[in-house]
Amino acid sequence: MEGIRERQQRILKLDKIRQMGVNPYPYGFSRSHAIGELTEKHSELIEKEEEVLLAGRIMAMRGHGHTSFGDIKDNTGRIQFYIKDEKVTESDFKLFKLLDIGDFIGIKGVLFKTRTEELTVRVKEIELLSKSLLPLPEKYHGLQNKELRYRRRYLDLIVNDDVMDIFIKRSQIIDSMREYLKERRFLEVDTPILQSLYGGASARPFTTHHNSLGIDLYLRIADELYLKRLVVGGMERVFEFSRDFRNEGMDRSHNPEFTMMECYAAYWDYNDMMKFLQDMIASICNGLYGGYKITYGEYEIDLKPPWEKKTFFGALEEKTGIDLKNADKKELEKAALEKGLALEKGLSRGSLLDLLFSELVEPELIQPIFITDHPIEISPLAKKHREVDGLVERFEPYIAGFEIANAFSELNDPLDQRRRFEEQVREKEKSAGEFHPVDEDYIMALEHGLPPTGGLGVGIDRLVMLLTNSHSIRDVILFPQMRPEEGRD
RNA sequence: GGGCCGCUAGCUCAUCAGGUAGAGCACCUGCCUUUUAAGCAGGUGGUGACAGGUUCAAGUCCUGUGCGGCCUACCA
Repeated sequence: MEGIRERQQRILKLDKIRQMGVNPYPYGFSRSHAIGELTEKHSELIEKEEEVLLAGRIMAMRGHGHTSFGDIKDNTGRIQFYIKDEKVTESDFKLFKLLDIGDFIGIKGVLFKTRTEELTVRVKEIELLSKSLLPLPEKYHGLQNKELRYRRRYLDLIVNDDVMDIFIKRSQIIDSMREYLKERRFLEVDTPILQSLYGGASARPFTTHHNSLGIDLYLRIADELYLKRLVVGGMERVFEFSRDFRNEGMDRSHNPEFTMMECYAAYWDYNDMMKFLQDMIASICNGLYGGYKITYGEYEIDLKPPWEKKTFFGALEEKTGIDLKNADKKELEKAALEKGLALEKGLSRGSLLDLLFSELVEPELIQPIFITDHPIEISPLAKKHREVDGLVERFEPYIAGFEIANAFSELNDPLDQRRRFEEQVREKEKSAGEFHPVDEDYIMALEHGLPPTGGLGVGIDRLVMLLTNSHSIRDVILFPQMRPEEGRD
C-alpha cells in the first residue's frame, strides 16, 4: 500500500484531533466568499477589514515557528493564509499543527497584503473540515504518470489545473450546444441505451443479458433510429446527448464509450443542417473564447462561417486527377495502387472509395470543410441525391483532420430503406460473416410516414478535443477505459 | 494486430562497464514571527511491476507475464 507510513502518521494525528474533542469530519461550513471572488473585491475588503469565511483544500504549508503560511484552494482559486499563534486560540493553533497538506479546512479571517503584495488571509479561527490520510502528489511537478492520471483522475484534477480547465470547458461546450438547440425549439429526449436490436451505425456492439426477460440486449451504438421514430411520432425537432458504446479498438480518438449529440429536424434537408452545424460550432467557440480562431497542435484554425464545401468525388478528383464517380471496382483498385495504397483483396466498391478518401483526402482537411454527396454504398440511411445518381445527400465536416460530425437528408422512403438495409446485410454477411438482421420495426415506423428530415450526429469528445487543443480522447473523458490494474485471469 | 519505449520511496526523477539503491518534494524531530518550489540541522521510508534464467554477485544482462505510453494498422 502506498504512503503507508505517512498514512499511519496521519491516523495518529486524527486520534489527537479527536482527543481534543474536534470532529475531523464535520457536516458543513458556511462560506462568505469563494476564493476567486476575493481577487476582485479585495481592496474593499481590506479597507473595511471585513471578515471572510473561506473553505478549501490545503495545497502547501510553510511553517516558521510561531507563524505559518499556507495555501488553500477551492474550485475558484487559490489563496495564501497566514496564521500566528498569538492571534488564534491555543486550541486552534494546536489543531493547526495537526493539519496536513491535502486536508480541507475552513478559516475565518481578514485580508491583508504581505510585503511582496500577495493577497493573504490572516487567520482568526480555523476549522478542520475533512482530514486526508494519503499524501498528494509532489507540489512542483504534479502528477505526470499518465496511467495514474487516468486511473486516479481525482488526483489529476487536484494537482493539474489545466486538466480541470479542460473538463470545465467540456461542460461549457455541452451546455452551450444544449442551449443552442433549445433556443431553436429542439426537444431533448431520452431513448433506450439497452436495445434489442442495434443500428444507426456500423460497429460491433457490447452484448448484455436481461434475466427476467431471458433475452440478450445490446448497448446502443447510436440512437439514430429511435430519434427518427420520434420524428415519425410528431416530435418535429429532437435531440439527445447519447452515450454510445462500440466494441472496437481503442486509440487516440476512440474510447469504447463516447458521447454523440444527435439531432433531427423535420422539413430540413442537409443544406439546412450544414448551415445549422457551422453556425452552432462557431457560436460555441465564440462563447468559449470570444472569437473564431483556435489553435490545434501546429495548426491555426478559423471556425468563422461560412466553411468551405467540396463534394466527396470532387475532393478525390483533386487528389487522383480522375473523376471516380462512375468508376467500377477495377478502376478504383487501379487508382489506389497508383497512389501506393495497400489493398486487401475483395474490397467492395464502397470500401475502396472509403479507403481512397481517408488515405488521400482526409489528412489534408485542416481548415473547416464540408465534404458532401457521398457514394450511396457507404450511406445506407441517407436519402438519394436529388440530382446525381449513385450519390446521397450527406455531409461530413472535417476540422484539423478530424471528422467531427455526420449528417444527411434522412432517407424516408420505406421501400428504398428496406432495399438498402438488405444490401447492407448481404455485404456484411459476405465480408464479415456476421448476422445482421433488418430492423423491421424501424421500417414499419417509416411506413407510417417520416416527413422530410435533416439529421446530424456530432462527436462530442472529438469536438472537445478540437476546442481544448487535446490530442487524445483520454484527455477529454474523465474516466477513460483502462484495463484493471490487477491484470486478468 | 505490429513496432519502439517505460515500470526504482507517496510523487518527480537519478543510479556511466553487473558489486547489495540515491536526490528533491512529501513525512518525522529540532530551530525559525512576512514566507511562497521558504530556509537550516538531523531522521524515517524501497521484496527496484511480477515470475523465471545466466552469474560468485542482477534494479542493471536474457526470457516470459502484467500494466501503461508513443507510433502504426484496423474500425463509417
